[in-house]
Amino acid sequence: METHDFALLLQFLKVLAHESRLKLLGLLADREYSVGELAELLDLKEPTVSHHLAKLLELDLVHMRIDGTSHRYRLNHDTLQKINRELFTPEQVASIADNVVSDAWERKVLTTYLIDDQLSKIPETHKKRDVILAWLVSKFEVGIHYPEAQVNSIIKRYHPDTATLRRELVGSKLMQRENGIYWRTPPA
Amino acid sequence: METHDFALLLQFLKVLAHESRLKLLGLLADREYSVGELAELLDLKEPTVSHHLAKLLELDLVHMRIDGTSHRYRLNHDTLQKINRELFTPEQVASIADNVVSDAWERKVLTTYLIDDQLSKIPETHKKRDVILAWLVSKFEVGIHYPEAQVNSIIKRYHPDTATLRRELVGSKLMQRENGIYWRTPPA
DNA sequence: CTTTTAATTAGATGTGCATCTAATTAGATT
DNA sequence: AATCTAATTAGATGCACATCTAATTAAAAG
Repeated sequence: METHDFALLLQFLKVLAHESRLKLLGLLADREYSVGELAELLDLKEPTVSHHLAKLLELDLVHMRIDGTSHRYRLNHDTLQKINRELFTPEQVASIADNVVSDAWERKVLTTYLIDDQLSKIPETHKKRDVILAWLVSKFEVGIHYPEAQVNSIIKRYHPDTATLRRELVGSKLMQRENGIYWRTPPA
Repeated sequence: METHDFALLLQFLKVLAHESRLKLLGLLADREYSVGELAELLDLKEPTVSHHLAKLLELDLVHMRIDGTSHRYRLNHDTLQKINRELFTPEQVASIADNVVSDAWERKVLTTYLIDDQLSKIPETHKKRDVILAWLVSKFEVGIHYPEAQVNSIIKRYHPDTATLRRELVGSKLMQRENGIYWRTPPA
């Protein structure tokens, strides 16, 4: 698990913060079980257990092995140990705060410069301009090729200076251009 | 946090497995905040933040200090550290499995001896009998005083041998008796 | 190749809980 | 006392998701 990855941390917590899944974790820590055996032990139907196991599998918390018509699951101890080591370390916790504060700051920039979904003025500072550009690029779809005229027309909905904003979108690498055709850089 | 306390572990996970509360935790780790400040940073209304803070407070994850009309919250680092140390230790995880397995065993005993909500026969072994008695005592309310005749009449709904079962309920300390009046021992 | 066993996927249902607005409490200020 | 500020509590709404039944897939065994 990466530090600074709030979403992943949250996903781990959500997956584990459930009675049935926590019980599954406990059982599978000890030994291998089939879906049917687990359903029996947890007093649940097989589809329900399958559903939970899929979530655990997604995070690599368990491992599955096919044996005939039976699927046998066991805990991935390494992953659990890793979580346990990296969960709620001071760095993790501090990085959460950083994210929240910077999100709030970006929100404030947006409400300052956007009046009624109109860009009132292009910010001077690089940092604020980046926030506005990130907002602007969201008006374009990923995977679509836009001719320059259409780029201008979309930008014009929000601000008259299409030339500057179009150039900035490319300069900030949020969009790319080739032969007068523009497309959005896919988000990492 | 006690080992073997599945419910408490689950409660911690549930409280932390939520975007807003995890963000609160991150912020409060750094310094003190008022409810209004937090609402601003999280882009939530104050009642919502209050609601989340109450849950964190309940688990002693945060501390609150009144300052005029303002309530100032901060993280309780000790509690978080304790969680981090005790969460998902091999012992914790193993104890979950034990609980699940013994729950399943008790369920099996119940379905074996109960046919159509009728006790088919009183188990011989102590362990099984305890399971049945725990089930039977649940037919009585905590805090109510039952005369012997009523105890018998309730037991008779499930099995004819009221004398034995009534004696066993008292012997197992699940119920208490004084002057021919019976009452249920409150659950720990 | 048909049937049986075991699991997963699809789709429907219901419940828990996050969030909001409105009303209330409590302390501070005039 | 009356007003103002900050927070909590009450009550309503809506969404996320756990669970179920039914249908489907896949492998094993007859």
